Amino acid sequence: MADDRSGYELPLLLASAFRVLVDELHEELARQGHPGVRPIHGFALQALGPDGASISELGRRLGVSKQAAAKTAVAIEGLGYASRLPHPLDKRAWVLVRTERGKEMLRLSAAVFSQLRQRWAERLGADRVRALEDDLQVVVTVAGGAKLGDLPGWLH
Amino acid sequence: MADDRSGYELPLLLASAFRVLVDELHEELARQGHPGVRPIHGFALQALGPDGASISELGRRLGVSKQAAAKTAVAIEGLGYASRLPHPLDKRAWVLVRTERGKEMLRLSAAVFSQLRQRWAERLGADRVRALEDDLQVVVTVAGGAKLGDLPGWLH
DNA sequence: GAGAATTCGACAACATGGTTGTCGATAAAC
DNA sequence: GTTTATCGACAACCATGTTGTCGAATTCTC
Repeated sequence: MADDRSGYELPLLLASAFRVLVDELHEELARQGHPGVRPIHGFALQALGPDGASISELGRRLGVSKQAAAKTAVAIEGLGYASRLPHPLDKRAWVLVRTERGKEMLRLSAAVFSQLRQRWAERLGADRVRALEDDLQVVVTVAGGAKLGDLPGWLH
Repeated sequence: MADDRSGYELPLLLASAFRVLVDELHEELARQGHPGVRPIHGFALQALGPDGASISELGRRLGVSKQAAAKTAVAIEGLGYASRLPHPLDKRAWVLVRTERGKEMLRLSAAVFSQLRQRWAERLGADRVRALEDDLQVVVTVAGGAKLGDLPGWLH
């Protein structure tokens, strides 16, 4: 078990572990009153930040075109997680801001992720989880930082 | 740095690390004579196994419809990584098998992944990489095994 | 200030990669 | 042997991204 593994396993393990976390998050969200959320929604909601952002700005933050961002905006508005306000200075633009329900969903997501991390710590040991995070942080940083560019694409 | 992290970081680190590995693999593949390969192609080629498989069987192994599998089959045939032979017993079906070039690409991929893993080991320590793999293996197994179901979907 | 260049977000057209449904041909089950 | 299931192709559709264009509004430059 601790012996040398094929190089193939590492990427599969990383992808599977990611899937596990995201799937468990969304199962729990669905259970707690947020059944329609897709990963991209939470991602976009986080990108809005506490102060909101214009559609174009959201697109830039997510690394997609403003047209794609506009569609995501419609989706999270429809679910009640964000709402569109007239921009106070720029009459062309909107400001997309988190609603109370949106903030609630982010809080819940954070809580669930913490819980899941806690479960990992109980099974693996808190030090091992920290080591895992630190090690991944190192290799990701060395490779030029988090490549979240088209993560949205993966997340549907 | 070793202090407690938010639960949010773990999934982002996993996804980023996966992206890093896959991107570096494909950069190297492109450099070594395989410029057109997409992650899904290697994945499908592996799914074929040494003995090949029918289109429908490939779809089942990849967790997609046979129509989607047929498209992938056309793609990897076009790139010269697989070829379609009449099924020896079933006149309805084809057997899709790896070509020499396909096998060569898989060998190269395995070599590159091993190299990348080696680089991680040099930076983090071989024991840490093994620990990382073992730990991920545990959490993935506990959660019901590798969820590669729609990994193909992510991989374009 | 006035005019030019840019940026906002909507709309249309298209690309890609998946889906389901149908179909003729062939196998397999009864 | 007749019925049922499976093979792979084709068509239609859906979802999610893209680029290009447009009118309106802002910002830059002189």
